[in-house]
Amino acid sequence: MHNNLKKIGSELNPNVSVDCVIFGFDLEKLTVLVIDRGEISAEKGPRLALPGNLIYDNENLDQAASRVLDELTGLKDIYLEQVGAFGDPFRIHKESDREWLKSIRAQPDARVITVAYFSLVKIEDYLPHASSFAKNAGWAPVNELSELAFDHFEILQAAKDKLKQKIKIQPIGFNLLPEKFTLSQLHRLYESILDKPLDKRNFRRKIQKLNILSNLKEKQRGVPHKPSSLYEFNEEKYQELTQKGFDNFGF
Amino acid sequence: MHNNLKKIGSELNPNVSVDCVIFGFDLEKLTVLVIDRGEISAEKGPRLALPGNLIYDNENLDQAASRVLDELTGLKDIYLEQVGAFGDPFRIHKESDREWLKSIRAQPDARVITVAYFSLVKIEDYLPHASSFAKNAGWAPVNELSELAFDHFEILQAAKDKLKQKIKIQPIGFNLLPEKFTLSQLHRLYESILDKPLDKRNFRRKIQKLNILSNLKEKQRGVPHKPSSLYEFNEEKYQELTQKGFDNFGF
DNA sequence: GAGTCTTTGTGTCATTTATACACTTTCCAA
DNA sequence: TTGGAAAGTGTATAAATGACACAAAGACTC
Repeated sequence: MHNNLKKIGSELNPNVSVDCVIFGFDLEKLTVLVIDRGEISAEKGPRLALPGNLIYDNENLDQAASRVLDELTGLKDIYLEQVGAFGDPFRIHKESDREWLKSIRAQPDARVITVAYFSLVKIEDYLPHASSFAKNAGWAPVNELSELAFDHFEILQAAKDKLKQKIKIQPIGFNLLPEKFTLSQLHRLYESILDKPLDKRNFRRKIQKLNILSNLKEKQRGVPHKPSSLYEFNEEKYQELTQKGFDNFGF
Repeated sequence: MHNNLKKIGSELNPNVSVDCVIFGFDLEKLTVLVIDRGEISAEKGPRLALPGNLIYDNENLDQAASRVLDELTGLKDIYLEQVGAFGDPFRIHKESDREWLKSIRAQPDARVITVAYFSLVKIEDYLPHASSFAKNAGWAPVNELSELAFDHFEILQAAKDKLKQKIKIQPIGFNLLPEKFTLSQLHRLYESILDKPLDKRNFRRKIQKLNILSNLKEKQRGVPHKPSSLYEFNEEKYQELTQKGFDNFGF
């Protein structure tokens, strides 16, 4: 049947890349993993960029994004969702960006459409990994960034919007927290993502009603104030919920 | 500054295409504009496909989608929104699809990533246009399709989901209706998109409260039942609303 | 060990929103 | 004149939202 198929090599496709907006949460603020490109030679452009790379011809887009994420962080099976495609013809043609591309791409002038993804990782799980980029990667608070290389700032905005929208529909925030967490941490997480203050009591009421938290019989220790009890995310209840479908998780 | 830029030609980019899910509403059901590819030579695959084409190297993705839409329908300034990118390496390699590609593409075996868009048009505005495809284009009820060429059925699903989600947040449904419409038509439209029955009285109450409808002093004529009054979409109120932001349009 | 600091944890009331439900009106056509 | 068909309308109950303040627990220090 498929005798006419050309073999598909596993070469880099020079025209399509993926870029990853990897979100983390340091228990205070929403952060994103960025690459420091170091001093830029030409007139200085932004030093920071999102991790990303060209795709291989034998992988699909999700796989490419997983691969980039894995190469950078060593993490697998991470929550990952497509944000969309960005394809302005001049998106990679700022002078400062081209300098850098020349050092890492075979065809630095090719037109590249990029497909953006966002992923949610537990910051504690991230250990800088031995990829070419990883030594220069680090977490930056999302709201303190004001520029990024290429069109990456625009991509970041789109990813934030998508996350904001998505978290109103599904409790994916748990991917950003440690296994055991306090309600205050969860509360701060939601405030960071939605970028607005939420009433403490109303938040707690609403989240508890979802019934996806197990109250561990364990408390914080060593904190200079009343210790909080720790909670765990209850996978079973979550599965149950997503089966039935629910979309009223808004605040 | 940009002296190092290679000239960007306006040739077709063989690796990236756009596909359009063009929704219409025939006052009964949600429909989508599909191309009939005619008899397929090899073992018969689906005859129907979404309109789409390779992008040019000097246009961005939104422009490419507008162009495809314009070429097919002659319509400009149409509501258009990106659905996402689809890039499975084998997405265009079914035998029946390759036959057809050979007849329309210079490099029928190239790997092509496609970026999907959905658009909303007033069915009455659509007049088949003189493009190569247009003579074989027609409206098909969305829910009666069970297969499409390539991965187009998957794309259609994603577009429906996006529309469903979007219409809960913004009253974009007006793009699908004639200038003057009845509340029942609007009601049916929402039921079609959300794919579930909505209580008539509750629907009317909710939509009226939005305050974006002007009740024209005009009634339907010639219908064999109590004539409905006609409404018009009130652009000013809508602008006002979108300024303030609202996201509670769900049903 | 008393006092201070910091964060946790909790309840109620008023308002708004959601849901369920049935009958009369108007026009056309036979 | 009657029958058919869709338009148009109100209310009562339940659920969700939003606003708001103070006591309790542990750590630290003096």
